[in-house]
Amino acid sequence: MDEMGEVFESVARYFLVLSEPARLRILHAICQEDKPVGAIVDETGLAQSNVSRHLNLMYQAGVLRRRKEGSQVFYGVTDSTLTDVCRAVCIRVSAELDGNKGLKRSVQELIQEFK
Amino acid sequence: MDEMGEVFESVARYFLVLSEPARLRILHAICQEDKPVGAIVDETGLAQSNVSRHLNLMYQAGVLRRRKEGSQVFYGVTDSTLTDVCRAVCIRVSAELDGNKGLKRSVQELIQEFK
DNA sequence: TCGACTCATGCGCATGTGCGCATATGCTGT
DNA sequence: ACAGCATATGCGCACATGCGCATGAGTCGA
Repeated sequence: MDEMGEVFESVARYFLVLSEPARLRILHAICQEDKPVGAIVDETGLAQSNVSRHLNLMYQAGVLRRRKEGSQVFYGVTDSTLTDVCRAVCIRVSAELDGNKGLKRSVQELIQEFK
Repeated sequence: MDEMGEVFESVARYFLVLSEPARLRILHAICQEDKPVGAIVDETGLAQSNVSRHLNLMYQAGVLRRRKEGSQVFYGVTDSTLTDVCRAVCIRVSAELDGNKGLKRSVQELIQEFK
């Protein structure tokens, strides 16, 4: 019966990947097309060391693919469930935050991008 | 442009709610019908103080409703997005964990229950 | 009013994790 | 071989969070 405990832990670990703003930024940057680390650093404004660590964490979690090309490493999203739930939660959050229309529109863009 | 930073933080906070096994246990216990704290404690096997804290956290996050009835307090899930993403991730995780058939079946049950 | 039950909360501890910083590793062209 | 760029990693710190334990606060019945 309490093999289900392990299931809960696996699911929790999955959500843990998505529970950091920095990782969401990164995912948003690469959910459309694979990109090398440097490009992700530029787009997100995060420090290179952190981007590298977050990417590795997500790769280990099995939601990213990694492809070496010369001296650079491209990362991309493999897990469609991931973008699905991101989109769903973005919609949910946008419903909560509509008092600010400008912000709401940016969320709408975000929703379209997460696919 | 970087009002989007706040959006990422909101989404991250949402996922943070789902990133703890204890909270997933609790959600699983009440996703079908509202229950008082005591019943949740019994079902989950968690300490009463922790259950109370987790419930309050989720209530503050806006995904649970609370209803006082005499000396007990009933909690229930209001957010359909929440159960949706839980189901989605359960399915995703079950695909990862199929080598153990017994465990996989328990996940299947879990998927049906999360709605 | 008093005791029993239900739930919430304050406190201290242990642990996990993100970050900045420096440095290591690896590839490329000269 | 060496310099230079791209990425990864070790280290230490600051901070957040879950838990156990004890206690507080609210409700109900005797």
